[in-house]
Amino acid sequence: MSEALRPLRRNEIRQQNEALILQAAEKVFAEAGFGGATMQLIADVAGLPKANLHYYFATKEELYRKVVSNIFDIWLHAAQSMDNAPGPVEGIGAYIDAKMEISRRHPDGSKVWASEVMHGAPVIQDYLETTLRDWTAGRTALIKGWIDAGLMAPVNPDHLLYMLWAATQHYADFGHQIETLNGGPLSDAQWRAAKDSVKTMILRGIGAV
Amino acid sequence: MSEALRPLRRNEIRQQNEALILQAAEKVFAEAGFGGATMQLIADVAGLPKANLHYYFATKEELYRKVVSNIFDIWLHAAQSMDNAPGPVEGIGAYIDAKMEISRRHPDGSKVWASEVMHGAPVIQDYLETTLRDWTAGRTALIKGWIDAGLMAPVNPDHLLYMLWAATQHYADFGHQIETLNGGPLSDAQWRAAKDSVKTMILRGIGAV
DNA sequence: CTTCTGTCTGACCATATGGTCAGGAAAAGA
DNA sequence: TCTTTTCCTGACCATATGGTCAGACAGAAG
Repeated sequence: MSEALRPLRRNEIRQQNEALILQAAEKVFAEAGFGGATMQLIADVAGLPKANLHYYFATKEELYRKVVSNIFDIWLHAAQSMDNAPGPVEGIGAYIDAKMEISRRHPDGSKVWASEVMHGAPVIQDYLETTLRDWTAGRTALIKGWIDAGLMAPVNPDHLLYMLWAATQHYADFGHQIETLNGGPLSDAQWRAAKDSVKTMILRGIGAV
Repeated sequence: MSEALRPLRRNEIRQQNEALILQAAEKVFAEAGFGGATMQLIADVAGLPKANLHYYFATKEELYRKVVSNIFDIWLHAAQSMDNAPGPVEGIGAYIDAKMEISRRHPDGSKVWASEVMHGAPVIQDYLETTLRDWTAGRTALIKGWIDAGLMAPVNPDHLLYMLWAATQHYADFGHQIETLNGGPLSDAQWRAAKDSVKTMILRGIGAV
């Protein structure tokens, strides 16, 4: 008890409150969109006074920017699973696994990302034009190499990437629709089945050996 | 000239203005989300005074409801292309064609739909539980029939439907991201390539003969 | 022409929202 | 202990938003 009430160090306080706010913000932004989200609601979810939010994040847009940025980092990190793979079965298989896991563990983040892109990416346009573009170029080259090596069918690499993103993120972005049709949240077994289905269909779809 | 200025009949006026408002609303809702859209902006896009919007649609939510409902109708109509097909190659091929065409012609509608579902479907939950659920049940039965007839591999029908929705709607919902990576809007040829890629990968992915 | 009904809109209102700020509390440093 | 720095927050403000309404306007009906 006395331990729990121990006064926090300065940097602990800052770190803890920022994390609390970012977590609440991700949830609220995912549920209501940028325009529909209110600082008051984020404050309520975080359990802090609204003015305290503005102490850590000057504006709503700055807070939103940080939320989107965090998601982008997770997203890019998972993308590395595709590298250093001997072929498409391992590389794309691992990528699908990683992306499906993100859809399951960070559905709110995926929704915020989707919302941002759908609304014309007003905040992260520069990321799209630099980091994402570069990453995409590298991956299409990788896929082309696999095709030339006869490890998979000659599919268009760009459209393959789009399909990977679409199929995996769908389980987060449209999770509510899926849960409604399923009559409830997906069980562990159902998540495995989802992952297997996506992997099987896509790997067979690209003729990976 | 005199023809253009001919006074409009009552029902013509109503029909024309409602269409004008719905068109503007779809665009604004797609770009800003429900919360971010303002009646004033919709009015400006429609070229009408704000008060006139409230004459035809009592509340913002009623207008939004009508927009989403319209999209749902288009969506369901295209779904019929799957029926009366001798097998998955024709049925699913036609369905992909139809959905890709909707993504190209009605990207705003698709975005509004996606936004609505992502935010927990507050307006169309009943549609999900009735119409969509029934339609899905019918289509999974159809797919199972094709599997039993040996026309395609034994994939999970639900996850196949999710993949179809995800892959096709991605070109509308994430159109901005695709255009950024592509360095501009997709050309006619690129749209054909997209359609072909999706169709080829999925049909091969489900082992359709 | 007169009446009636549907169309239109500028002006207005209550409320909610993002953001500010002065001043208090508390930890860190000297 | 005293000073400084950081943290915290109730109260406040300017603005924007959804929605209302009285009254003008114009086809339709007789």
